[in-house]
Amino acid sequence: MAERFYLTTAISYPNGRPHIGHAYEFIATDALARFKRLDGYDVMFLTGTDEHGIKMLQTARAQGVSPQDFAETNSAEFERMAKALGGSNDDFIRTSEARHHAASQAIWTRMADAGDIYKGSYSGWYSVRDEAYYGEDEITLRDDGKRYGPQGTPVEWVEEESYFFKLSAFQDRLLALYDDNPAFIGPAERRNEVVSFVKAGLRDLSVSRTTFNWGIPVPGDEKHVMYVWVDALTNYLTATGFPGEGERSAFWPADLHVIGKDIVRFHTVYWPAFLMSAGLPLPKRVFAHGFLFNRGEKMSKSVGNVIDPFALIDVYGLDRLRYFLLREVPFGQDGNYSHDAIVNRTNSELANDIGNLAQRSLSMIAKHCEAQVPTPGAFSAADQAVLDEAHGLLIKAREAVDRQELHAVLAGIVSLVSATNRYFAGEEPWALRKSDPARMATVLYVTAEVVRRAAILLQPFVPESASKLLDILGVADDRRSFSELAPERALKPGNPLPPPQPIYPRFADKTSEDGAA
RNA sequence: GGCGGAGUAGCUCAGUUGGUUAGAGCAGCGGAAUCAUAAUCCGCGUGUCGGGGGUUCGAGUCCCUCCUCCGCUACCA
Repeated sequence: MAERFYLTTAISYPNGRPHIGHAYEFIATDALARFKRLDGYDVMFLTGTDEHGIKMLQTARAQGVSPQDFAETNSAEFERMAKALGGSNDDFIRTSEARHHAASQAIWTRMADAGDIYKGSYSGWYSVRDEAYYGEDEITLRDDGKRYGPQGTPVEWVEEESYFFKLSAFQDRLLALYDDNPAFIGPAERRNEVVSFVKAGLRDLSVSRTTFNWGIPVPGDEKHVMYVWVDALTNYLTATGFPGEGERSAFWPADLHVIGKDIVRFHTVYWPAFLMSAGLPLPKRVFAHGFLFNRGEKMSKSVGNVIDPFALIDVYGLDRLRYFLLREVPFGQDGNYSHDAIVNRTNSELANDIGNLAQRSLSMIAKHCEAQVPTPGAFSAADQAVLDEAHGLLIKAREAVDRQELHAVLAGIVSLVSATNRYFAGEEPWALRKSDPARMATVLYVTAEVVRRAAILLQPFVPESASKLLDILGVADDRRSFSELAPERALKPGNPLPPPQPIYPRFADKTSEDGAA
């Protein structure tokens, strides 16, 4: 029975349209999920939307619709984005769903039964926009007679009864967790920040509100709704069927939560504390990615805003976009994107390196080897070297994926393809065609076999085009998992091959010739 | 303010425990080749390795100091 692997994105707050940040996190997590599936794991990949809270309520009101309808409409956009991005998620959770209410109330009850929730009161200057309370000294009174918080957002005096979670009681257990499980937080820089935050001491956490009702009622005290993090974080549990027992129960604890670096604290401090209190197993790892910045360059002539993920797919195509995001930015660090960077990266590596290597070898095979996989002779040292490099890639890729270093996997593939282009040019099969046809067949065989292995490894990142690449290599649908990377599963001489066709065309930039203002 | 990280070729970055003429990719220049998607291959860098000081036979790599940038966090008026 296959080992299980459960991974999640953070759930998105749908009070606006999805943007490139949402797309980035989703694409990366999707690539990880696909990699694990191809590597033989029984994978569950979850994404969704976090629909409660006062901001949703206020935005809905401003638009004159009910929060339910507003959430429905906007969540649908996120789900549409997931599909447009080629998402392989096994579920799409919405926190307004009944199953999630049940799960949230169940974990709340467990935390309350454990004695970690108590009633108190909360008062102070509250900024709706920041979703935060500020101290008296952080507030400034401006000429307009209104008070503003340190972020320059308006604040109002709020005083309410609230339930608190005894976060302060978990300091030692959390520090022990980080200590015993160095891989719990990645990348390492984030881990250090969390540890120093927890070491500085923890305050109890306000976990309910009475000032609005767009949320999940607190069990036994329904004038309260759960506030933000108990509700939001619990989604990961909900999707496994919690609190019931079902087919998916065994997926908990999650193997990996992929999140943005802005919500590290909630996932690595609050969340494990909640779970400890509720007596539930903890996720294995939380990985925080960085942010993407637009260098302010014009993305296209029609400008519009190509930062809309749907528009980016329109302009560049899905796989080009996926490839760029996963290859250009070391996952975990901040990065930049621009039209030039996307075109440059994908033309250079997808079109010139990978696409062209496939085309130059397969078109020779089509013309000179009767459109079937050529029969190789004994391998020379040069043949063996590229084959070995291809073979060694899977192990390196696995190690990189376990650290979420997706860019490193792609760098390895590109490096292999580069070496193979050098090999191809050095062997000169076009010259061998007359001088030594048998040797030509060997060189073409080796090259096609390297392309096959590269294509199999490319699948998680560029699923659609990698699949086409495997099509023109005559690789059957059921021969595309990572177990097929073993040397004994190599291309079979004599196998018929379809006519080759370019898989990765260069991106033709129309911007300049249109000469827009 | 405290803690942490970073400042290396035009751009993005690698540089193990200090040791031969500091590297890669991209961009640029020159050449070869012509199987291929004007793609490929080969060659080409006098870079104050942020500034200054120090340790050492020898420092991008260690110590001190200063400057700049970033992250986390605290606080002040």
